[in-house]
Amino acid sequence: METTWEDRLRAAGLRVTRPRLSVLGVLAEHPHVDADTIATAARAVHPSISPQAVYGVLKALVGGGLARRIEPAGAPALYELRVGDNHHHLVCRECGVVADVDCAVGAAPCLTPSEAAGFVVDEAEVVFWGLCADCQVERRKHVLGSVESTEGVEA
Amino acid sequence: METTWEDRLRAAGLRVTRPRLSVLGVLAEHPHVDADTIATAARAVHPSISPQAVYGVLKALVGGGLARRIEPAGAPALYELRVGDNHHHLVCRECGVVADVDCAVGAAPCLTPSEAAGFVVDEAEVVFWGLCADCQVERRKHVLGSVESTEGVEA
DNA sequence: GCGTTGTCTTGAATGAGTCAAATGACGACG
DNA sequence: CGTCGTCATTTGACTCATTCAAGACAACGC
Repeated sequence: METTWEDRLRAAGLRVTRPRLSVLGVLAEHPHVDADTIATAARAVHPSISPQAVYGVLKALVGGGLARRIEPAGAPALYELRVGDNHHHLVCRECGVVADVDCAVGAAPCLTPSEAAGFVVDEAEVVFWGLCADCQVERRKHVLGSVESTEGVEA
Repeated sequence: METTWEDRLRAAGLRVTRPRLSVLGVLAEHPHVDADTIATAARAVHPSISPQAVYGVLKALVGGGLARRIEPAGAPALYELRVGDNHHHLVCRECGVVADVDCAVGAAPCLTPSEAAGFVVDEAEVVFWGLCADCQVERRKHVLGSVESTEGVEA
C-alpha cells in the first residue's frame, strides 16, 4: 500500500487526528467490525477515545468515501474500508460473520431490476444469507445429537 | 382471494384473535409498513391494541410464514405479506418508499456468489437503491432553484 | 507562535425493539 | 353449552445502538 492514511484523509478534506488514525488502523486489521468493537480495539492504541468519537470518526470516514457502512438485518452496523469496488457480502445466519464476495460486473449497479417502477437505480446491494463453514459443523453436531428441526426454510 | 386469514392462521398453528386479524388487515392494504404504522392503523379497527401486541403478532406471523420482515439500512423494519415468491425490493434513498421487484429466477437463492468461501447460501437478498419517480421530480426542482449539490454519489 | 475552524470529549436523550409478570381470550374437550 | 388449560395480550420497565448539544481541545494556514 503506497498512499498513507494521512494522505487519504487529507485528500478527502479531513483533518488528520489520532482518533481517526486509530480507527483506520483497527479497520485495516479487521475487515468487518461494529462501532463498539472498533471503540474497544482503538482504545488499545489511544485509551482516551470515547464511543461517541468513534461514531463521529466513522461518519466522517463514510462521508469522505474512505469507509463503507453495511447494516445486515438484525445486527448493529458494520464498517469496512473496501470502497469503490462494488462488492457484496456473505452473512452467516448463526454467528453473524461477514465475508466479502467480488462482484462479477464490477460497476454499480451491477444488477438491473426487470421493471424499475419509475425508480432511477444507482446501486444494487446484495446480501447472501447462509451458514459459514464453522457453523455448518456446529449445526451437524447438534442434528446428530438431538432432533432439532425448528427451521422450515421455504423457497 | 380464496383462503381467509383465519384459515391461514390456523394452518400455521396459530390462534385466531382480533389483534392478529387487525394486523393482517392493515398489511393487506399497505404492502410495506413499519410496526408503528401498523399499530396506528390497527387501532382504527381495534382501539385497545398495544404497540407490544403488534410486535408479538408480527413475530408470530413471521414465525408462521404468513409475513416477511425486511430491514432496509437506516430505517425501522418493514413487514409484508408476500412470502414464498422470492422477490426483491426497490428503496428510495430520499423518502424511503419501497416497491416490489419480481425475481427473474423465482427460487431462492436466485443468485449464486462466485466464491462462497465455505458458506452454504440459502437466500440472496437484493435491495436496489435509487430515487423514486416523485423524488426525482423534487430533486430536479431544487437543482433548478438553487445550487445544492451536497451529494457526491460515486460509482 | 497565533487565531480560526473543525474535531473530540462529556453527558444526556431518542427511538426501535425486547423481556417479564399478570390478566385475559381462544378453542378443545367433556 | 360450560369448564379449563394454554396461548395471547396487556402493562410496564428495560436494553441497546445511535444521535444530539455544549464546551474543551487540537490541527492546519498564516
